[in-house]
Amino acid sequence: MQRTERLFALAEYLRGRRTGVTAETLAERFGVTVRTIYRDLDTLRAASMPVAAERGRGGGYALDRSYSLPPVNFTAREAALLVALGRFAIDMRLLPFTGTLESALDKVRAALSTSAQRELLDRLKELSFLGVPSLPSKASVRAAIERAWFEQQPLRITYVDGNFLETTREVRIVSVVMDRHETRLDALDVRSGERRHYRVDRIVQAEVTRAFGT
Amino acid sequence: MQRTERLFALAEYLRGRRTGVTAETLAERFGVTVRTIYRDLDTLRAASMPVAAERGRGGGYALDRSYSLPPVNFTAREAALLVALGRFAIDMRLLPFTGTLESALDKVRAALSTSAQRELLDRLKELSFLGVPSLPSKASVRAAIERAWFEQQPLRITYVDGNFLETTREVRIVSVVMDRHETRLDALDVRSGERRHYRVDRIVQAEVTRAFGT
DNA sequence: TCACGGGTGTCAGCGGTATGTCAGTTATCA
DNA sequence: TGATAACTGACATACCGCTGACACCCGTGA
Repeated sequence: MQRTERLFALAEYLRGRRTGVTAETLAERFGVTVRTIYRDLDTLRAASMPVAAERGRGGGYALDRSYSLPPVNFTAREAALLVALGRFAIDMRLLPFTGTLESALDKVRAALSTSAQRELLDRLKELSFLGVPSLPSKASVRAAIERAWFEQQPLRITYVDGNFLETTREVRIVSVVMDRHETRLDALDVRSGERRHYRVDRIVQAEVTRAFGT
Repeated sequence: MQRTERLFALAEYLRGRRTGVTAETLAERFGVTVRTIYRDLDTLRAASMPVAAERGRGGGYALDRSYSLPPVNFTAREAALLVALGRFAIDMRLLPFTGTLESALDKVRAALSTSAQRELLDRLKELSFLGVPSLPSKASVRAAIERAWFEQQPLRITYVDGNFLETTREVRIVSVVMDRHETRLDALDVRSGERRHYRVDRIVQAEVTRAFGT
């Protein structure tokens, strides 16, 4: 497909540049009109590619440097399989990090948009996963854990133990353990140094301390 | 016969190409009109050959396997999560389609490893999944199932039932059911029309019949 | 000889996708 | 303020898969 090729080349081209490029330049470079370039850039943005635009004199397009993973191009099957697996993981609460996973799946799904591939997404419904879902936990708690884990920041949690005693403590996550029925934090208590497991479903509140990046 | 000869040549031609071909091009290539090409492609599809079509400008025909999508641009976190999830699915034998999944993960991992956030790959080891793996099955069987499922082709399986009786039959896969400990094929026996489940770990041999696509 | 059916060509039309054209609007900077 | 450049919407056009209808050719068998 001619267009897909150009999209990929466009992504590569933007990625390889440090300075901004005008749509005019891109149009000449790829042999299409400016309007098409705008549409292409819209498509890339729809696929969550971080293209930034500067208006006015000296402006142009550039990729946001902080998200500089090279683009991945899947085959339709690979993409479809990832969507199926991800959906399963979310349904079964396999991963506590549903937010990030969901956004990743959205991107993959967006790439699978043309007519021939919609049928493939339908066929995925024939892939059934069975199994016992893990215990539910609060979305806000999961989001905080996700951030703390990725950014390696301490976390303040309010925890209810087996005797229904509610305590608040600050911990550092050592690892996240996903078992069949529950997800646990293997964590170090900042104050006492004690290391133990905390069941995520028993954490009633969590917030990242030292909130740097929003 | 002239027609069947062309049919096989057509299949061969499509297989050898990576980019799409328009019916117009195929018509010139084989010295027939476009209408005949459409009829031929219908015939190939009826024989379960995975020919995919893209409409509109820049469209054309291609085989399913060589289908490429618009680029997907993950953040490092998303990529890391997908890799972790995929590795888990493979380890736990969650999906029988390890071939396709593995190649998808390779692409994600490759994108991640060229980025500044490569260390995320190491940190993934702190994400532990626990659980009882499902019963093992032969890689060759899984590969055949994967192909049969994606291409919707019949499958000839040699199956060992609960009484250690070995039978060979041809089935059409209706759906694939992934349960906790086992993966089953929900399939229709081509000859008898009987519908039942087959445990993948009990299939000792499997091959795709009507092998157009290899 | 004639009827029949499979394979093919011709044509018209439908629907979907990508691109171009054009006329604007908005934001930024010298 | 004027130049620059990102954006938007509307419309036209070319491209392309897909379907149905009909006519034609040709081999086969009654």
